[in-house]
This record gives sequence, structure tokens and C-alpha cells, in this order.
Amino acid sequence: MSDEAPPHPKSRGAARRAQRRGPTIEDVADLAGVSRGTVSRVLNGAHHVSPASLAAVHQALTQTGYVVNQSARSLVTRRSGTIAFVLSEPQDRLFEDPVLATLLRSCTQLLGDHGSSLVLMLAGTPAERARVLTFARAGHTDGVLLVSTHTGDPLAAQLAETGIPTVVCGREPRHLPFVAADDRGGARLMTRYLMDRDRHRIATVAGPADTPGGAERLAGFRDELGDRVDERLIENASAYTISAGREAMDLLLNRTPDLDAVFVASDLLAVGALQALQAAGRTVPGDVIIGGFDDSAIASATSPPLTTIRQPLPLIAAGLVEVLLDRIAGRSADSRILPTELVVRESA
Amino acid sequence: MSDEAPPHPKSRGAARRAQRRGPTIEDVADLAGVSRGTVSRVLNGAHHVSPASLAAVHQALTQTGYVVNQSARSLVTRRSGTIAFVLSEPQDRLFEDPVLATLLRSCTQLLGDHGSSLVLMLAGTPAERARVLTFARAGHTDGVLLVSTHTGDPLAAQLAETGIPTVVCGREPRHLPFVAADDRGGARLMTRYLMDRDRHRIATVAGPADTPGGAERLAGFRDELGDRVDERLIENASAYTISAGREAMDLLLNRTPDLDAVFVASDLLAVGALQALQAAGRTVPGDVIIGGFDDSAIASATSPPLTTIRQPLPLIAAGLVEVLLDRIAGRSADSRILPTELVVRESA
DNA sequence: GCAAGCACCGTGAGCGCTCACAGTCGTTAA
DNA sequence: TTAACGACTGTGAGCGCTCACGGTGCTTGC
Repeated sequence: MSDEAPPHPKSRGAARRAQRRGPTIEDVADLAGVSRGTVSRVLNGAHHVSPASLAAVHQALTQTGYVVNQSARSLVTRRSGTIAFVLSEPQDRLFEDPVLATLLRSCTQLLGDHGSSLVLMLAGTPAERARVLTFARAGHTDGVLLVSTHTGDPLAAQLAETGIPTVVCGREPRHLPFVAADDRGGARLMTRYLMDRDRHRIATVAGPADTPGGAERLAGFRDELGDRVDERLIENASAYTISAGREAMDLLLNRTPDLDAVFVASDLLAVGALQALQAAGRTVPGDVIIGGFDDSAIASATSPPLTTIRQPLPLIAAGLVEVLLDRIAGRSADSRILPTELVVRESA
Repeated sequence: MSDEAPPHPKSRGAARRAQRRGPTIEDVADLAGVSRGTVSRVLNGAHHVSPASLAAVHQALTQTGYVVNQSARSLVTRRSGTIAFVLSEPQDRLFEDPVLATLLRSCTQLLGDHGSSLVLMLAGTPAERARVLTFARAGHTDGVLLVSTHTGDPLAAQLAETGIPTVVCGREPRHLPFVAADDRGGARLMTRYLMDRDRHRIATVAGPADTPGGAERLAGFRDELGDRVDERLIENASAYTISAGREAMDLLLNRTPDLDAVFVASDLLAVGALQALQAAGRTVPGDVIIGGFDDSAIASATSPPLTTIRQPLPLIAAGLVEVLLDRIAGRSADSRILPTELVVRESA
């Protein structure tokens, strides 16, 4: 036993094979009695394969439990089968925002159904942004879904420069195709609804001014009110959080105690506004009616439940991946602005 | 011009090169005046490289803007540089649960700092679960982070079987290492606190019974109450949602109107419970004191703000990736149970 | 009867990298 | 002086796949 021979040089391949490695395309080919090429053809849904070979290959495929080595495939096809979902947020917004979570979920699902996988990347810090760019340039990803809520995000321009297919969620008309909800139209819808309830001192808690949601929804509010808009009835929140909503509402209440309606640019913000209102002794929807935006899960959970504008999140997600996949496939695809919808509950 | 020669066979490589492709290791080597091997060595932080070569390679590296082709590297090293974050949830829980979102965020960040990327996978449907398994077996991923809230999740066992390094978030003592908060201890902490406020009819809204959070936190509640526990004061919520919390609280209120305190197994649930309480005309914390669990963002946003148990989410995330990376590196690493902390606000 | 066309199939090359091995050269010990 | 050693470097092979090409055998049209 002690004079055991050292492993024969030829046996190295076998040894490596033994150490936990799946069957290769060649194994499948051998078993099916065809060649590598034929197996590859059926793997890629190709034609020019006889029914007999096809059956044999399928049989061998299941028998061996073969699964393609994506690295090897990517090496030659230069496609990775992954999409980067990039969250361009200085603050940890994912933390609080259910809209983002829903979007992420839908995109993961859609992409999965298409056979690609989603890699999540943060792009808050400069280091992270650099990582995203490197990742993209390295060809690790076939395309990127940039979720950016800040207008003029430099990452969009840089991504555009790399030439890798990218689509932005949120308005980004300058460099890249985008998919967004019709924020402005939605805001008009809500404002009009508030006006139609016979309210005349209609305030708004707008989002941060440097976000499309902030700017566009405020613009819609102004559109609808026309020259009846009173600047003192407008307040920008500092962020899309409950506490920011509360603060903004308090400010409004102090400045213009006679307000009888308020359009709040997001549901999360509206939750805060609602609390501020109730803390100040106002009844909702008696004294003040309030409308939110997003129709996120929390909107139906407040008391009273929030009347709000529904963002077509499933459509946005679908649009995002559709446009991206089209771009990747070399087809042209235009930006999309998706319609919103008024959801009436009890707060207005 | 018409007798233009057809492309010379030798020029094919050059033509392909022209079509948008990054510099290879060979290009770098040429520029640095060294060989492939030497460049590879510096790329992999290897020793046995002379200072001169090292400098030359670094220079060439930046000059060419070289970035490794991960596919080629993976093909030989059999490591992919990606970790799968698997969400084993039948329902779209990501949608509502801020805890999950925070966890995802932290893990992405931590993994990114380590140089790996996170691919997000859903495992709600059978098809999705199959995809996860295939993905893992294909070696597309170096390890998996399984976030599973249901005890006895079959996916855990299947993943364990594949042999790929996996760590579970939440208790999964049977097959795999796990990292979890000390749910039971936290529940005891809160229950004790409620008792110390001189309340004697202490109820609980527990989570769904088949989740660790549901079982463990209820166990902690029982532990602390000892033989004073009244089964009529216990109600399991049907899910971790606001509305489920409201429903459970309504049930409790009908059954035992004399309750004067309630421990609710999650903040989201507590929001619902709070609404139910207030809708029933009870004041908080006057008539009834209420304690939550998680310390998610919403806990400080309710009115009154929730007294709750803080889950050490940053520690959990760190533990998760640490244990996983250890396992991947072949080091053994044990399961961890992390301590929780009482956060007193105004609801109790 | 033969050329042309077609469907199918196998094979070589090569994607960009790492790894093991086999050098080369200068330095030190015998 | 020479052998041995160490630091450093280049090279071949090969990871598992796809793609283009060329070959086979069969059918069809003239």
C-alpha cells in the first residue's frame, strides 16, 4: 500500500472530473450517439435537427441532468444572460419605498421568465457607481435597468456612453430611453377630483424638487389649478418619507390654516400628512380631504384609507424589461409614458 | 475597385476585434512587454512578480482600461463571483415587508464590498424553485442566501443536497447553517416590559404559526408569562400585513374586551392592531399599551410611535454574508443567533 | 442519368482566461 | 568553481461551449 503509484499524468482529467463537476455537452452527445454540434443545436432551439436525434438528445439531456455552463457559453456568445438593476439613490430609499420593492419584484419575475437573471446593484456612493460602470463595461451584463429618481443623474449619461443597452425608470429624456408613469397627468387627475369635491383652498405637499415625481406632479397640480394657485399652499417635502410628510403638512397648516384639501405627492408622504392633520385636530375627510399618489399597499391601510393615484407598476415593470430586451436584441424601442388611474377610497 | 479582394481569412480575427470588444489580457501583456502569465499573476494579487514588471503591468492596465472577462475566468476557476439571494416566499412579501428590503440592501452592499455580486431570485412558485435549483447546480453561483420564513421549507433541504454553500436567514436547524435574531428572547423582553408596566390582561397577536417569527415569538411570550397565560388572549395573524393585524386585534377585542396590553409579533401587524384599537375607541397607551417587533421604519412613524423590539438587521446581514463566505472558502462557520433590544417609544 | 439542391450532421477553431510546468538567471553554499 | 537553490518568467494545455464550414446522403428537375 505504501508503494502506491503517484497519479498517472493521464489520469488528471479523470481526477478533476471526479471532483464534483456536472456533465458536459460532450457527455450528452456521447450518450445520445450524436455530436457536440447537434446537442448544441437542440440546446439553442435550432432547426436542422432530425426528429430522431432530437428525441435522443432530449432523452440524454434528462438522463444526465445536464445544465449548460453559462460561463463557457458567454465566453463565445458575449452575452451574459444577466441584467443589472441599478438603484441610483444616495439615501437608502429602498428601505422605505414600497414602490421600488414592487418594481424590483416584478422585474425579477419578468426577467426570470425570459431566462435572464437580475443582479442588484447599489449606486449611492462614488465607489458603487464606479463599480456599476466597470461591471457594465466588462460585459458582465447584457443591459441595465437604471432606477433613478433624481433628474440629471450623471450615471445615466455615463451608462449611455458605454454603449450598453440601458433603460431608465423615471424621466430621463436626454440620453436614454425611459419608462415612466404619467406623473403630470395623474396629478391633474387628483387635483381635478379635489376641485370637483367643491374645495377651494387646495394645498399640495410636493416631493423633493429634484425628483421627477416632485417636479412633474407639482406641474400637474399647477396645470389644473391654473391661475387659482396660491404659492403659500405649496410645500416641498425633503424626502419621500412619513416624517417628511408630517413636517411639510405642519408647515402648511401653520401657514394656511384654512386649507380644506391637500394633494400629497406620495402615499408615504400622505401617511405623515394624515397624522399631522389628525394631530392638529382636523377630521379627514370632514375638515380636510386628502389625496395621495402611488397606491402602494399602505394606502388602503390607513384610517381613513387613502384616495390616491394608482401607478401602473406592473405595466411599468413590463415596459422596462420589454424596452430593454428590445434594445438588447438590436430592435429600436421608444420611451413610454404610462397612464395613471384615480382610486377613490375614503380620505377624499 | 470592383476587383476588391475578398477578406483574407487571416483578417477575420482583426475584424471581430474591431467590433467593439475590450482589451484582453494579451493586449495588456504586449503593452507591458511581459507575458500573459505575468499579467495574470498581478491580476490575482500573486507574488513572484518583480517590481519592474509589476509597475509595467499596472501602467498597461490603466492605459488600456482593461477589465477582466469574468466568463473566461469562471470557466477555468469554476467560481462565478455571484451569490444568489433567494426569496422563498409564496406570497409577494417583499412588497410589504421593510425588514426584507433592509436585509437585501445590506447584503448587496456587503457582497459588493467583497467583490461579488448579488443576483436576486424569487422562489415562490414551483417553477421558480426549480429555476433556483438549476441555477445553483449549474454553478452560476458560488453560494446562496436563502431567506425563508417558513419552517420546514423543502428548498432548504434541496439546496443542502446540491452541496453548494448555503446559509439561511431565519431558523433552519435541520439542514443548513442559519443566522437569525433571537426572536424568543426578544419576545420575552417585550412581555416582561409589558408586565412591568403593571398590566395584567396581556394579549398577543402572533405571526402565522408556520413561521419562525410566529412560533418563536409566541414561545417567548409564553415563557415569560408562565402559568398566567390565558389562551383566549392569543391570536395568530394570517400573514405579516397591516390588515391581518387589524383583523387579529378585532378578534381579540371581541373575545376579551378587558385586555389592557398587547404584544404584537411585527410592526406591520402592530400598525393594524393600533388602528383596530383606536377604531374601537381605546386610547393608546392609556387604555391599552402595545408593543411591536422589528423596529422597522414604520414603528417611529405611527401615532403614538411604537415601542418595539429592534432586530439587529445590520448584524444579521453581516452574519449572513460572513458565514456564507466562510463556507465558500471552505472554512467551517456556525449558525448564529443575534441579540435583540428593547426600544421604548410611546405606545407602551 | 446527372447536376443541383436540401436537410442533416460532425469537426476545427477559438472565445479569454488560469494553472502547472519548465525554463532562465543571478546568488549562495559547499 | 560548481551545484543547488530561489525568484521570476514564458508557454502549453485546456475549461465547455458556439459558430462556420464542409461533408454526407437523399430528393428533385431536367
